Amino acid sequence: MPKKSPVTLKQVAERAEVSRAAASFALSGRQGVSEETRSRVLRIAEELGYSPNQTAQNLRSSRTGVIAVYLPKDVSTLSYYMEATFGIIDEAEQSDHIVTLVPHHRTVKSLGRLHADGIIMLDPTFEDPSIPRLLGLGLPVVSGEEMPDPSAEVAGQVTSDHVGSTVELLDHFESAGARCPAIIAPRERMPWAMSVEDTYRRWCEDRGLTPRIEYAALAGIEESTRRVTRTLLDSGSVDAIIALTDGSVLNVLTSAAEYGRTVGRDLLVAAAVDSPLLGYTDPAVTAVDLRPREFGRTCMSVLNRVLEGEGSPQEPLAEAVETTVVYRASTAGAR
Amino acid sequence: MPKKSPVTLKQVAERAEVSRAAASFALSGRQGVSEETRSRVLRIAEELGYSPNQTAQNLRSSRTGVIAVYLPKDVSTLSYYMEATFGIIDEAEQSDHIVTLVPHHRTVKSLGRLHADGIIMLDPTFEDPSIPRLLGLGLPVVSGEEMPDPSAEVAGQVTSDHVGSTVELLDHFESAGARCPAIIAPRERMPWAMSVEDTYRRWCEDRGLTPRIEYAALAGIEESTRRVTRTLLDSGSVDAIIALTDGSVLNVLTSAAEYGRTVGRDLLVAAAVDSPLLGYTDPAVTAVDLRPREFGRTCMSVLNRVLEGEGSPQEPLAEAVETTVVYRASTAGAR
DNA sequence: CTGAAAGCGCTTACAG
DNA sequence: CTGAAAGCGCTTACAG
Repeated sequence: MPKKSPVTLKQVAERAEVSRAAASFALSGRQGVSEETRSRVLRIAEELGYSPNQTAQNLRSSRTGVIAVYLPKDVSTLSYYMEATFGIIDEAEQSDHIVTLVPHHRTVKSLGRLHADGIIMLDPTFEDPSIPRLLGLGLPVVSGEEMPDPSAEVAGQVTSDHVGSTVELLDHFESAGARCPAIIAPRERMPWAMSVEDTYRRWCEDRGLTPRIEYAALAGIEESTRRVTRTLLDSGSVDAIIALTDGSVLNVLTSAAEYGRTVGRDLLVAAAVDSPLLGYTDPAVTAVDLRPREFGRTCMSVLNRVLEGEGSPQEPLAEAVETTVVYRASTAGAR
Repeated sequence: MPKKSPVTLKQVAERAEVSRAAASFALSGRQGVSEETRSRVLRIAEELGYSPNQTAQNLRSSRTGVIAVYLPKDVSTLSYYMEATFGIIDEAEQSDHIVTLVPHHRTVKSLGRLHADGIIMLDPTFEDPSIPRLLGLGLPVVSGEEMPDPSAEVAGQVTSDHVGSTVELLDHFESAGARCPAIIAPRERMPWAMSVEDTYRRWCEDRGLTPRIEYAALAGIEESTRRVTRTLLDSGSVDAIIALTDGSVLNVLTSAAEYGRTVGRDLLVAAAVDSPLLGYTDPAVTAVDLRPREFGRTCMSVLNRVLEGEGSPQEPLAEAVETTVVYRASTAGAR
C-alpha cells in the first residue's frame, strides 16, 4: 500500500479556490465566511477525505492532545482498571484527546519527557514514588479516588462512595447471621482501601466487635491472599470476609474450601470490587459494582472541565460515582 | 501551581549564546558544532530542564509519535492484553512513541481521525468490522497473531507457537491417563484459536478420536463457558478439557465441581492462556504461558523496524515468541 | 564550524 | 466578507 500522503488544508483551499484562512474558518464553523463558501469548502473537504493534521493543530494551540493515565502497579488481573481506562478513552474523544498509559519504571528523567495536557491517576498509592514526580510536572491532575497526600494539589477528584457500600455489605453480613466479619486489604495503602478499612473499624466499634484486618500485597496477591485467609480461618471465629479486590476473592473461596467451610452458608464472602468473573464462580460472589467505565468517563470529563479553566487547586472539582452492591450466593447466609 | 511554560530551544540557544540551529545540532548529537559548544549547550539544557517539544518535532518530521493498539472486544478480564499492552508501551519508549488504545465503537468517520504512525492489532478476529477499516487507513500494521484474512497486507506479524503448546498439552493429558479430551474455544473466530482447534483436530485424528469442540462467546464468556462445560460433562465420556481463555477456565472448574468431578484426577483441565489467577485456584490450573509482555515488546520492535523501512507487504517481517506450558495440579492425573 | 532562512500544517489577529 | 502575514517549536539544507 503506497503511503498516500494525507490531504492538507492547503489542498482543500486550492480546490475550493479560497485562501487557507477562509478554508480554516469554514471548517471550524467560525464566522467570517459566506454560507455559500462554507458549504463548498465542507463538501470539498469531505470529498478529499480531509482530516486536519492534529499535530499541527496541537502545535498551534500549544497543547499536546494527550492525556496520561497512571495506574497502580501490578493490577493486570483487575478488570476494573481496564474498564476505567476505556471509560477515559470514550470521554477523551469528545475533546479530541488521545489517552496513553504511563509505564511504571519511569525515572525522573524519562518522566520529564512525558508531554501531556493532563494526568489522570487511578487509585494513587501512598508508597508510589512516581506520584510526587508526576505531580511535580505541573500538569493538571485529576485523581480517581483520593490522593494519598491530601495536600497534593489536584485540579479535580472523582470518588466512589466506599463508606456507603462497605456499611451496606457489613449490615448485610450481619442480617445474614455473621457475627465476626474480617477484611483483607491491599498492603499497598490506597485511600479508597483505607476508607473501607476505616468504615469497617467504625462499624465494628459501634458493635463492640474486634476488627480483624489482614493485608495482601498486590504483587503476588493470589499467594498472599491465600496465606492471610488461612490466618483468618485458623482463628476459628471469623464467619465473613470482605476481600477488597476482585482477584483475591477467588483465593478466599479456594482457601475456604480447604478448611471445609461452605461459602454462603457458614462463611460469607464479598468483594469490594466487582468483576465479570464473580458472577460465575461457585458460589457467585457478592460484590460492589463500582461502575468503572462510568468512573473513567467521569474522571475525563472533570479533566476536560479543568482544561477549560474550571476549578483551581484551592477549589478542586469533585464528583462522585454511584456504586451498587450486587448480591449473590456467597452472602446468602444459613437461613 | 502556576502553569510554568516549558523551556524552548530558543531559550537554551540564547543562554548558550548560539543560534537555535547550533543548539539543535548540539542536542541531537549531530556534526557541525564544536565539542566545547556542544557540552555547553548540553549543560545549559540540563540546567534549564529543557525537553524538546514533541509536537513540534513530530510536525517537523511529519510523524505523529503515536502507535495505536487495537484489542479484541470484551477482553477486560483477560490479563493477557493488559500485559501485552504494557509490553508495547515499554518498547515504544525506545522510539519515542506513545501508545494509545483504539476504542471499539469507532465509526468509519471517527477512524479517519485516528492519526498514528502505525497500528498493532492483537488477536484480530474474523467478524470484527473495524479491522478492514483500520487496514484501509494505509498505516503500517503489525498483527499480534495472524490476520483473519491472510491476504491482508500487514507489514509485520508476531506469533506464538500454539501448535507446539497444544500438542504438548494434549500429549500431557494422554500420558496422565485422559482418553477423551475436549476443547472450549471462543466463538469469535481468531486465527490463534483456530490454530489450537486445528491442532486439536489433527491430534484426535491421528489417534482415531472424535473431536469434541464447544464454543463460548467472549461477551458473557463466564455464562457461556458454564453452559458448554455442562454440555461436555453431560456426555459422560469427556475426561479432559482445554479452555482457550484464562477467565473461562475458572468456570470449567466450577461446573466440574457441580458434576462431582475432581479436577486433576478424573477430569483434567488446562488453559491455553496463563494468568496470575491460575496458579492459585483449587486446584491450580495448568496453562500455557504466552509471555504477553515479551509478545507486546516484540510487536512494537517489529513495528519499529517497519517504520525504519524494513519489510514490505510482499515480504512482511515475522517473529515468533516462545511459549511454555506451566504444569499445575489440574492435570496431575489419577496416578 | 556557525548563522539566517525556509518550512512542517495549522489558526488567528490584522488589514483591506 | 476575504487575503496576506505571522507564528506555534522544531530541524535541516544552504550559504558563509
